[in-house]
Amino acid sequence: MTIHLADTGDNGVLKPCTHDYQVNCGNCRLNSICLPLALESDDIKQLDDIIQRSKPLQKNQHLYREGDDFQSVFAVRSGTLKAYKTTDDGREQVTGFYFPGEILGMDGISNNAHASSAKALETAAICEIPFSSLEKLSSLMPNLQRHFFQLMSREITEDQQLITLLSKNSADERVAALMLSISTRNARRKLSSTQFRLPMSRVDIGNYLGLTVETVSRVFSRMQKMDILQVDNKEIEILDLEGLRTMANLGR
Amino acid sequence: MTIHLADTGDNGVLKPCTHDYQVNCGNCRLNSICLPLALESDDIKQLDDIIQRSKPLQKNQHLYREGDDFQSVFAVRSGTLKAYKTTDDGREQVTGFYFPGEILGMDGISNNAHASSAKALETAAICEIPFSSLEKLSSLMPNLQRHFFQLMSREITEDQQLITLLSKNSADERVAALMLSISTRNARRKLSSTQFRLPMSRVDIGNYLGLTVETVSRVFSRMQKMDILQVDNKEIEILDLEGLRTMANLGR
DNA sequence: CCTGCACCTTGATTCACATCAAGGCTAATA
DNA sequence: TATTAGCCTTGATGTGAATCAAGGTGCAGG
Repeated sequence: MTIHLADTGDNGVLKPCTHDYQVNCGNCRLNSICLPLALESDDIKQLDDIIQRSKPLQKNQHLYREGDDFQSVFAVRSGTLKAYKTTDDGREQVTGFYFPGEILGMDGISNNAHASSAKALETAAICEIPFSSLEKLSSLMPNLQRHFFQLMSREITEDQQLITLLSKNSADERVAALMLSISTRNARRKLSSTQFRLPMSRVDIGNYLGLTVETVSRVFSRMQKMDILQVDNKEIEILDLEGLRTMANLGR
Repeated sequence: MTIHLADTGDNGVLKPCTHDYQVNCGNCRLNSICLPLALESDDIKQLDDIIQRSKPLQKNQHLYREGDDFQSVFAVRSGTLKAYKTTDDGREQVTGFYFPGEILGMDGISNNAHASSAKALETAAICEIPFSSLEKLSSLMPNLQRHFFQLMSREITEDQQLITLLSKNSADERVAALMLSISTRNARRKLSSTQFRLPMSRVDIGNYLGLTVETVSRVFSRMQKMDILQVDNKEIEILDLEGLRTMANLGR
């Protein structure tokens, strides 16, 4: 069996790899929250056949870049990625963080080119789903079509949440809302909802929330002082979930 | 032939109407930019069969409200709508304006409930597209499936544009960007790209761009003084398109 | 025609966050 | 162990837009 060398360059190309890491959708522990959700096991097999798995992405490697030809959407199997756009004056707008079980790349469908870049915040394993195959399969499997429509719709509603957050909420509220979001997504994956390590830097958080690093840092300090959060660099412990919710001021 | 009375209440329900206003997708002048785009005339007929047209919406009437059961997506045939969410503390976040030929309601797919409300900014004619029929048709017509995926993807990229705008751009840049967006969308519909009447109030513009009314008003005054725009209440004339682009500072 | 109300404009003041500046911590590398 | 670079924190100052306040304009209804 041929073992390919790791993809050392950062050219956004995932080399196919004969070594399959013993993973398939049927046995993946994320299948209940990922694309296979709502599929029968026969259908999962078919989906599995079109999915390509490859060498893990190393920290800071790109999965794709803004403007790249759109061929596939991607599911995160492990690790975390950030999606971002670069403004013409060189600044960066982070549009999302993607945790295991989440799908990214759907913004490339409309123009057959990726509308944003995606890079790994830590070593990450990725499932690549060629879009043309997914389209064909969706025509045959109403549940899959439905689920993919729902995934795209979810991306829309999440973006709208972020729009509201950026437009209406204070720095405190924004950071609190992000912490709650990460907490909830951890719970979905059966991880602790109160203790976790942030995979992203303060700069990334700021770029996502429309704040400067300094402001993000000050908010964390404030939350620490109020005994809402225990912050040790990237290690976060939520001490007062109710207080955090109040601070986020999002209702719900 | 039965003529139904106008829907006087504002309960978000469109009453079907036997009077069909002589419109179908085949003869609609928007069909090249709307959902039928990329369909053969046979296929357009089938699409047309599932589309329901009804009494026009009057100004301020709702097409749907946040939390309503999701049944359909909607195409605007004439008039303008705004989509918005109400935050728990009662403020309003406008998430989009929809002009003729544009599709709205797709944010309701993910949860089978509308994630935002939509109301008419002026009298508006609407085509209702029941989603379950659209799903079935999409399975049969790959072009339609593809096009609908693209529409949803476009919604995502547009939301991401707005996110970037809110997070990185000044009040001047935001207002300039909106004027350019309206100008471009007018051009798509073969209307003047330099002279138009804004269908939305200053308050709506502010709620969309994350600014207060006062700030929006001041920006318009400033643009007028700089001879970039001629502003007479809601009547806008773009005097210096290049200047407006520079002010928007979006590259492209 | 006048009245009232919704919408828009302009000015004065305030404030939340950006910017500028400096120093500390951590981890990789010599 | 010392050195450096990246990341984070904290403080002092500045500023763009929010807020507060007042008045103007245009249209709908009596």
